[in-house]
Amino acid sequence: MTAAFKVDKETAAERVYRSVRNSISSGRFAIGERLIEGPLAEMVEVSRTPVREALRRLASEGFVTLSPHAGAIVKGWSEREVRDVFETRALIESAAAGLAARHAGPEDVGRLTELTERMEAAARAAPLDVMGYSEANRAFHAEILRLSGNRRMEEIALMLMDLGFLVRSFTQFDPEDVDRSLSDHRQLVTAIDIADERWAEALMRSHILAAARIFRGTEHQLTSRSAPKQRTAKTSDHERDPL
Amino acid sequence: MTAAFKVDKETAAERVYRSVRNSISSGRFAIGERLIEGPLAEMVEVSRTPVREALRRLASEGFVTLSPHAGAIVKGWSEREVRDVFETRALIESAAAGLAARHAGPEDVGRLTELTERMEAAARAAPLDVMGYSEANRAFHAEILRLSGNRRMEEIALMLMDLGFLVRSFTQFDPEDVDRSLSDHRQLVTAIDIADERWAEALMRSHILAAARIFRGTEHQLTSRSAPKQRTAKTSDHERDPL
DNA sequence: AAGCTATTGATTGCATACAATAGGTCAAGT
DNA sequence: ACTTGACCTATTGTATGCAATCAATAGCTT
Repeated sequence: MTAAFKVDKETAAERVYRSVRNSISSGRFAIGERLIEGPLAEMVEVSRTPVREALRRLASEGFVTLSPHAGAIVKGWSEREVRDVFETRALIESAAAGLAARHAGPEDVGRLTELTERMEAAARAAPLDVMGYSEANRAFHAEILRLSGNRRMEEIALMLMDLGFLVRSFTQFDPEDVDRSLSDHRQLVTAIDIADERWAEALMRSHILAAARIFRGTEHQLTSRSAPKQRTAKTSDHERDPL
Repeated sequence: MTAAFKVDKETAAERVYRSVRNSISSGRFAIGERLIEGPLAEMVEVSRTPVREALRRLASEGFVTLSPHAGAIVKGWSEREVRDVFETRALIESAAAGLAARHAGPEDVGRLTELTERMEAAARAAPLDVMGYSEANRAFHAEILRLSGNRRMEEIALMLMDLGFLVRSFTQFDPEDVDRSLSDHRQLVTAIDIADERWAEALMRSHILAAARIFRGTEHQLTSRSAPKQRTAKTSDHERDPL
């Protein structure tokens, strides 16, 4: 009824997934907002079934929380959760950078260089081309993860990068933040090129923790009002400290 | 019709999920086997809908692979994938052990000690009490992850531990493997007790990599016959080397 | 005989109808 | 006024039927 021609090829659930995911990332769905299957379904003009499927997937990837008979609400991020994500990224991606330095060949270094150039181009734009910068940045990190040769690490780190609140962090970048970020990436390429594993590791760790610091500075009204998942935690809710 | 009394409380999809998951872990569903919604549904006596939901979830957790119109097959593990998992565990759990050493209090050390005792008890059984040992071992690692204070790391590492092929590794333990494993755990408790972060880290890393070595020795007819996911990988499929 | 095409069967994807549950509202009693 | 309890509605969970898709196979053409 809706689509006269069927060049679709992609399943309806997939479309709904991407649609809702975008609406969440772009903030069109607010943080504590409840996502009700019925309205969503007619909004995208499919039945509730694929919508349910999409919501389950979004829940498994951490975009919504989903409780048995209550439905889905857009997940917020406490300061602590954000910190956990950045520290986990720092751990995995620094290891990956070290492995990449061990494995990378000239053509790999070429690809990385090209990506840094794309980032520099996006940075030269009058107001920072946030999307362009963000995408090139993601591609750069993804390439290093790929070069690590450990697909499991790659998959996990990509998931952490795609959580959505990261994109917004770039909107908060000062010019000097951009400079530092670009410098980090250039140095990383060098470290990988000369196969200095320890340097690559340390650079990646400090690069990510610096980003965490910037992000942390910005007030993120990300904190959801829904009670954060209860935890047995008899142990002290100890104060956190960096890796 | 099936259940006269409804003390259920848990959704049907959940039951199906657990049921299928167990059948996979216990090997009752063979490695390349196709899981067809219809038969599964009448096997568990529910409709296809919750079965679909369970299969999607199992796919997201890596127990089955799921292609658009083809359905689900229980996933096999190549030698490489197993290696990737163990190395990722080594990375995350060693970091967690270091953090645990920093954070743990006396009561935490008490809990860990208790768990090592449970493992020793299971090890004393005439033929190793595999389930008991395995569960205590999991609880021990889970406790250390919890003590790390990073819930994201905790969640990821738990997921990697629960992939199912790990349980079988214990069935291959020699007496001396058990001894070494027990010794590792005892030393870890000590390292955490005296807050020696570097020692705890190193112990955990070697502990997990040793387990990987044992597992690797056993022929795992885990390799699925279905073609492993294609990968663009222009880069050399470089030989792997440990972290 | 080899290769291509059409058809059929099995299975997944989607839609819709129905059942069960949770949360809120209103009324009655204390 | 405040609590309590039964209903009532909105929403999720499940069942079932139909459409779309893929794979295998048989038949036709060359």
